[in-house]
Amino acid sequence: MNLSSRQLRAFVALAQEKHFTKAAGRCHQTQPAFSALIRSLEDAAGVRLFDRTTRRVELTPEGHLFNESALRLLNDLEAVMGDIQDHVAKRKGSVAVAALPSLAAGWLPGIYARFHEQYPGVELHLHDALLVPCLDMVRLGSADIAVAAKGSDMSGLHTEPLCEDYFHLVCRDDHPLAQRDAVRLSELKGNAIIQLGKGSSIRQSLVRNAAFSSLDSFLEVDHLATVTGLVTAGLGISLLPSMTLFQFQHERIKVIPLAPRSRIKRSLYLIRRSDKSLSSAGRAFYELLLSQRGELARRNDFASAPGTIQGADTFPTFP
Amino acid sequence: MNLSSRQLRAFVALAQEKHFTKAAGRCHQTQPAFSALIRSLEDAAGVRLFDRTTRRVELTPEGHLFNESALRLLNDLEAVMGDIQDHVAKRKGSVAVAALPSLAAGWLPGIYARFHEQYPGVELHLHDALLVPCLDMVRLGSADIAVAAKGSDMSGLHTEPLCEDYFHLVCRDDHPLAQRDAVRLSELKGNAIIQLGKGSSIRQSLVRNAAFSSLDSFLEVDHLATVTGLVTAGLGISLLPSMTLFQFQHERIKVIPLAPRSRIKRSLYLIRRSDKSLSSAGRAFYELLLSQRGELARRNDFASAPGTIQGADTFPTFP
DNA sequence: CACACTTACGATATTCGTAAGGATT
DNA sequence: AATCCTTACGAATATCGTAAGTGTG
Repeated sequence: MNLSSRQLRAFVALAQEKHFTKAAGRCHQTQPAFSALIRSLEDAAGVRLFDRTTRRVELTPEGHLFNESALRLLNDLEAVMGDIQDHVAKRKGSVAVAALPSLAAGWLPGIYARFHEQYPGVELHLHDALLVPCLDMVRLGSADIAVAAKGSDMSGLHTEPLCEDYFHLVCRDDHPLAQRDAVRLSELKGNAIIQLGKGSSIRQSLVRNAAFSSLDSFLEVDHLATVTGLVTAGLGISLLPSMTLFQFQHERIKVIPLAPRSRIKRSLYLIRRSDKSLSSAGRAFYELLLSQRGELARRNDFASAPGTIQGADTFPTFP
Repeated sequence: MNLSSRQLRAFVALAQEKHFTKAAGRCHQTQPAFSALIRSLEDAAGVRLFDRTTRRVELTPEGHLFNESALRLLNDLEAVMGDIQDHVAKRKGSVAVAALPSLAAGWLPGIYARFHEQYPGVELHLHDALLVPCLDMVRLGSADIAVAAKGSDMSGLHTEPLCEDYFHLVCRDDHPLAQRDAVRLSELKGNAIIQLGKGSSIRQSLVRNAAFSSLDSFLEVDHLATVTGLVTAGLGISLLPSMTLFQFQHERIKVIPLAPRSRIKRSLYLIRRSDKSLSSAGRAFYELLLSQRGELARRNDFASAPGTIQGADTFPTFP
């Protein structure tokens, strides 16, 4: 047994209009086609639903019975379809992103603001987490997208290159190298290096670099804000990728790019599950992130020039 | 936008099986036809509802959303259709009959018992009322069928002859005519006639008869049971149609048919609204009543022979 | 290479709209 | 005579099943 929503709509129209020709018009059909539609519904039900006396159309007892439910069924159906369409049109939905702390604090808020402005109905979730938790969240489904580096195990995940994040020297203005335009890694020998914890993707990018491993590190902290404090206090220097530099806009702190030969970078990716497609809102967010790739590269260049570092405050903020 | 229940069923099947070929089999279709059905649903929704990776079928986020409602929608729809079919099959429903008091007490209970045995799910209502209220109830819709005589205004009502109800003399065993096989109306002259009230169809059938109007009536009562008492007390005689005679099975009361030349009858009809069709259960009841026409005629004959009057107790009674 | 979904395509069913028919007021 | 629903029928559309195509493990 089959039954179409058009039959339901035809029934409801006729039950209200009590007039085949008018109801047919409301359904954008000719009257005979409409008549056949009603008959097909009656055949499916196994009873006449309307008494037609050429001059008057009335519901039969079974028609009344059906009428009590038909409108509800139709509204239910249209509510469900409408809900889907709302999600497709991104008037509803939710996107959860897991991002490395540096990105969550620096770059993403602006993206969020832009996305929220365009799709105010979409709920947004932002989890800042270290690399491994980021990947785990995507794998478990508690995040749709991760913005992070690559981990050791990328199985089941789809990665798409986002940008390269170049490391810079961060030191106090009275440091011997503070006035340089660029420094080589070898020049840092003997300096106390302030490092991030082992879970950090920044730390992991650094240890993969042979030249760096020859340097001394004596301090290990968990958060970038702590690095700011330590450097300002003159306890040491640090090497940090450009995406973090917006946090170091302190008058006594200098940021100096590494010389081309000494360049260290970490590669950042958009990461999602390879076996699960994104929701409409998720896909939109993903593509918004991708569309920012070019701008991100420019942003990194600017970061190299002292005084023109762009931070979160250059983007509109959440209300 | 159109959407069929078959699409819903296909979706639900695929969401559960997660396998096109199996789900197609469950829907009694070939796999390509099933595939097209799913695609048509996705086109209607405007999104992919399933991720098909050749080796695994999974719901997309929008598919999950739809899945939460699809089963409910389908069950709702099938419940409504099932309800209709229950009514068509007379597993559910209700019939309200308005009948003259004599019929409501005498003949109908047996019909009700038979109907209830065959269709135990159908609710039955029986209103005993005088002629005019009977017709009014049908007109107003509070009764589906009336079993009654014709009233003065039959507009909007459809009538179908049911039976002729012949009048008999009812008197006490010591009445001069008590031992006769038949009596003529003229022989009743001078007797005190016990009458029913003006609203009664029995009274109305009598007053239309010229021969009767020449007789004296001095007592008017509302209920047949009262007539029994009055006749037994020797206060008078009465003329009553055969359908009422089951109430006069008293050892001192004699029932005597009128002679052919003096025959008075009232015609009884099945009455329903002419502009409104009956429900399935109502139609079944109506036809059960009609099918009893022949038996009713026989019943009237028996009633004429003293000692073989059939009353309600010859039919099965309600549990 | 075997399994599983998609595409291609001819055949069948449905549905549509126009035109004619029948019934009621 | 006018209105309104039904029937008739050829045309357009949709759906189906078979068979070939594609892609993945």
